[in-house]
Amino acid sequence: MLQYQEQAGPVFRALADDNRRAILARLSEGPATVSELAEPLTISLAATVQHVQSLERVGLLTSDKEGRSRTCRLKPEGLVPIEQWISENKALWERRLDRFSDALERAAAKNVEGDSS
Amino acid sequence: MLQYQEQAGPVFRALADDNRRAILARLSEGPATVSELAEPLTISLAATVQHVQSLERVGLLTSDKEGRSRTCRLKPEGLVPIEQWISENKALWERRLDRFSDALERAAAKNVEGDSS
DNA sequence: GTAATACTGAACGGGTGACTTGACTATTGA
DNA sequence: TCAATAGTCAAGTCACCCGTTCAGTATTAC
Repeated sequence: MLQYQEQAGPVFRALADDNRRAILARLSEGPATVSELAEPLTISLAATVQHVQSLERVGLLTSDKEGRSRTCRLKPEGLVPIEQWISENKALWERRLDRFSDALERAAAKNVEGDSS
Repeated sequence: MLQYQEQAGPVFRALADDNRRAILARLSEGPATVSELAEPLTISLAATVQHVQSLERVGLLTSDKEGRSRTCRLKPEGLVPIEQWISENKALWERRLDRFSDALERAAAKNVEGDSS
């Protein structure tokens, strides 16, 4: 149930690129062909194909050829690895902050060997 | 409220690296010095410093010098940009899937302009 | 003071990722 | 059939990222 997290790295990397996030944003309005995805971007069609392929590799979209064009669709499950990573970590991080600021906590640890003020 | 999303790219990029995620994981157990962060990693101390700096640039941790060592702490707010991006997109993506499969939807769109075969 | 520790900065090298161009295939429309 | 469309593949370029080493600074220990 947690092992999806192992794939978080590649998904984070895929989402780090502006054009790829733009492609996903466009697809959130509905399926689109590669040409339609490329149209608003400032890059070539070939470059767009490469982005589509990399998004497909990490599971963020699927595509299939219909005639001479390829239709792409979002794959929401692709977000699972990073959702898990975030929820897992956020919980841990905030638990730490809840029992006082880390700064105080650390200072306290130092003063243990000393004594109280 | 949503403008944090503009910083999602750099945060995604920061989280794409294994060593940087390892550093954050270590920090989720409590503050640590740069040396302590470097210890379990297979890279040099200098490389670790660079990772710490890049994590600090995107707001995922803070650090301050105490004597000759630098203590690092998590900064949970750093996750906000990508949390927003994810929640925003996940909602859109699934809304699409809810009202029928995208494939059917697309087929329907085609038949509107064309008419029946 | 001297030496060890803990970083910091700069310079450099290898590898990868993003993009281009150009040649090619498959499909579709006239 | 011919031409345009839509995508794919293969190089190749360029920049950036990750890591290194080495020299330098500041702090701490002896």
